[in-house]
Amino acid sequence: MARQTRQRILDASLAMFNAQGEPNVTTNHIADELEISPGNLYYHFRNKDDIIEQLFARFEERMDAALAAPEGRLPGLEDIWLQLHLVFEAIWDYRFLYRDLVEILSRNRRLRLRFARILKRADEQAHAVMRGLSQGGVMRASSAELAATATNVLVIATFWLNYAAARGDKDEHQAIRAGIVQVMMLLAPFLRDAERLHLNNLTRAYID
Amino acid sequence: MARQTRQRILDASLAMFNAQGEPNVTTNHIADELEISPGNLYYHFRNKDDIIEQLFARFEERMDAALAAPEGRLPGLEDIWLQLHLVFEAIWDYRFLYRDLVEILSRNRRLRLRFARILKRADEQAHAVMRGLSQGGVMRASSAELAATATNVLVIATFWLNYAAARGDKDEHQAIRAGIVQVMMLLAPFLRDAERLHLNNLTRAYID
DNA sequence: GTCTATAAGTGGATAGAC
DNA sequence: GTCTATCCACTTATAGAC
Repeated sequence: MARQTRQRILDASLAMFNAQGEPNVTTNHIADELEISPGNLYYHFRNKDDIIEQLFARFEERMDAALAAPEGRLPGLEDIWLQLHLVFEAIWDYRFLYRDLVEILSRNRRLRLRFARILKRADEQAHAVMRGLSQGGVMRASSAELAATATNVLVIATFWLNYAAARGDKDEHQAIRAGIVQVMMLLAPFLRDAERLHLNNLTRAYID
Repeated sequence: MARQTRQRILDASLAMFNAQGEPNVTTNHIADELEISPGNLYYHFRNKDDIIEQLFARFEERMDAALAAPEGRLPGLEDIWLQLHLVFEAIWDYRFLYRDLVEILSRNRRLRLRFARILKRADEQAHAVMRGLSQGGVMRASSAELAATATNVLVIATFWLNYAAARGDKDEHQAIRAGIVQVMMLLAPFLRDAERLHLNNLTRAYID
């Protein structure tokens, strides 16, 4: 049963952090929600930060999987679409991390380093995908443009949900699709005419 | 002297919020820093949120000024450069708002509406500038691309400092220049060859 | 493993004297 | 306008019984 309670705490914490924001959820709230005592919670975790670290480890796994280069062949536009889905859904499932990213990272040196590592991997993957598109003759960009675009892809992916919230978007699930479109549109102007037009039409259909 | 103390509280709050993050600065900390009593602070402000609202009003003025269309003539690339400076410096001076944007907005309906208004103005201004470039023949983009790019400009500008912090950048001042470059590079692929090349070279010089 | 009880501290906020 | 004193609510975290 030890394992069970531990997992239940992690699951409830994740749900409550995502719903109410990590700063607004105390260890007591979590214990209340699960109808266990605060003492019990502290038997399983040293403190709130310990819970966050365990959730981060789960998230890290998800991201590492999503960022893995999918195949041996050159990636096409459809592969990117799929990979962006995996990334945005991982972010969505652990969106509390992103909502208060700077605050959470400022409190914990280990998480800071691990998050920087994820960003580094994402940057490399973005570069690899765009190099693939270039080699496939689908995309054309200077090396400075490619590097800048990779960075912009990361920023949009990282903060899109926050932007949607700040803008006051109602339908949060719709925000994921809109975010993917935004990232794709970063690539649009570098594409060959046929693909560029195709993307312009596709995105319109995707949002409605 | 009333006015003096009130202003001193606002100034100290801004400095401390920016340095330590708004959630980590209490009304007691502010009073301590100014060597006044907590009671005195509460004579001048109803509560912490009241202080934040007053600071937001200052920020709003700065942004409104920065987002004003500068002249009667069509804007060129240099105008954009200047305007981005004004915007990024306003954000820098009130960066505590952006560090915990979602959390701060979630607590205060009025700020939520006012921030959404700023975003709307920024979006309109981004559109106007890019329309100017298009009319001047410097830029070429479909209407879907233009809209997507305007949105991406806003996201990068809004969250660039957070991204720099998450990435672990040391020199925060340098981050402003890098942010401006990132936004400019969003426009690069839409530019006429001459300007596009010019920008590629310019940005390299700007970062070093 | 889980609970009860509680210590120790923090933050927001107010009353009333000066 | 400003200070002292203080209250209340809440949070983290631990000790010790079961």
